[in-house]
Amino acid sequence: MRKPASDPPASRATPGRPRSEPARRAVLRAARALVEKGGYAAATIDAIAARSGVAKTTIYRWWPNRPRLVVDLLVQLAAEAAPPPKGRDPLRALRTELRLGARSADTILDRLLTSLLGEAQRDPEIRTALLEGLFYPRRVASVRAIRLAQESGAIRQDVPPYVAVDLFFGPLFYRMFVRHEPLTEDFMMQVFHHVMTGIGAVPPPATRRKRAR
Amino acid sequence: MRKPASDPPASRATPGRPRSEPARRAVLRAARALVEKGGYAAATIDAIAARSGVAKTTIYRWWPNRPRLVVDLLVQLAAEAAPPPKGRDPLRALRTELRLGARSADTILDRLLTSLLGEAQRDPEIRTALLEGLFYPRRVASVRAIRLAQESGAIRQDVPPYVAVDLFFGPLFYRMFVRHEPLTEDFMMQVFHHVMTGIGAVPPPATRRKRAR
DNA sequence: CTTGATACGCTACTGGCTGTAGCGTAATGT
DNA sequence: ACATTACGCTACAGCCAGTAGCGTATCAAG
Repeated sequence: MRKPASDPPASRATPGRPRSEPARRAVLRAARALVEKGGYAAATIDAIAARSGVAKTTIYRWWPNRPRLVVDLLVQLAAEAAPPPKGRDPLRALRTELRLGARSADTILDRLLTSLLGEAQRDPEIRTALLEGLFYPRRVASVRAIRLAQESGAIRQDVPPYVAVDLFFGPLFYRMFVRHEPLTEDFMMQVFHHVMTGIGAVPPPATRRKRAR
Repeated sequence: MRKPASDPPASRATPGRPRSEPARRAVLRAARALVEKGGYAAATIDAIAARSGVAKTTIYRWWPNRPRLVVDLLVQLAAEAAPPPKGRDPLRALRTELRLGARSADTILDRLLTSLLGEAQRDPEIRTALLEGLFYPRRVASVRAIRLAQESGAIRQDVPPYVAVDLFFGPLFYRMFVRHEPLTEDFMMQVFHHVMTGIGAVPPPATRRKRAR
């Protein structure tokens, strides 16, 4: 284990045979295909090795264990499914992120995430990998959006940004993990509306939103 | 497998040796001790058998597989840690349930729940067992509380009760599962407050009827 | 072009776990 | 006594994670 698998063209002063970046990519590609078919349980190291043509031992040279590999895969999938929203309007960015989150419900993505959260109970390193690779970056962006909205007066100043973020995203992840009710875009729009009523600027005199049902 | 392990004093017209209820309890007791020490991963069937003195084969006569056993344990633990709140004031009941939820953060309880949600991705029966044994009953109670609050005018009528429940509990479970930020009672009280502002009766300064108390 | 260092692929293996088979024994009703 | 079912025990098959050991490949430096 040299680096946690992140920089393709980097260190050059290393002696010996260089590491095969194609092999690493082949592994992730194989893992992805397996996960799409049979979920986390199907992405066995043996199966990945067989499908990718990369030897098991080589896989373990890149990742310390199976869950860590899948975390990398998940981060990659998440970046594709819901890239960090752009735009100058922070509330609009939040809304679209919530919408995209709902759209990835019932996907390999949320199944995988839930499986990995389970693994994280066993191995703290999995948890920190998930937090640092997935949750923290997005939360930082969301907090920034909240702060902007507070400066513009759209959200009240007395709400801690991190609390606000959890108000928005809590219902999303709750339904994503437990799947007790369908996680639809419509639901997330209702959440957005009610949370905004709760923490938004003082009175809500017909906020140009159609009624929630 | 006769019954899913639920009714101690029932069927009497069964021939043959009766099932040993003490054995079943010993299994759950041993599983509990193991889980408290090493989490879900430590509650191996072999370990449970060794500790309880009950044979593996007997354990599998009571439960179809390991996760199902642990679900039963979890339901039992949850009933102890956070019994269904009593009281005539529905909002107060909701508040205390949120508070109790926060109190069981960083416990075997939430660790176990998260692990089982992970297993549920692999086996749909685990998921339904969790939903029916844990989530649905509590959600039904919460929805009833919401409805009462709506009838008394404390919560607006146009908010679907199931959405309201997820607004309250989403942030709780989000922090419980992901553990990205500490899940404190203070946090949950903030959540309660802001959600109530969002879906509660129109604020006092507004024109709506405001009854004297 | 040799040497040292490292990555890769292969085979084989250990260790742990789930869940089951087969058998003898215990407890109940008829 | 007899049928019926549960229990405990031992053993086992099957699956999987992760590792060891070895030969081969690929780089930099001398």
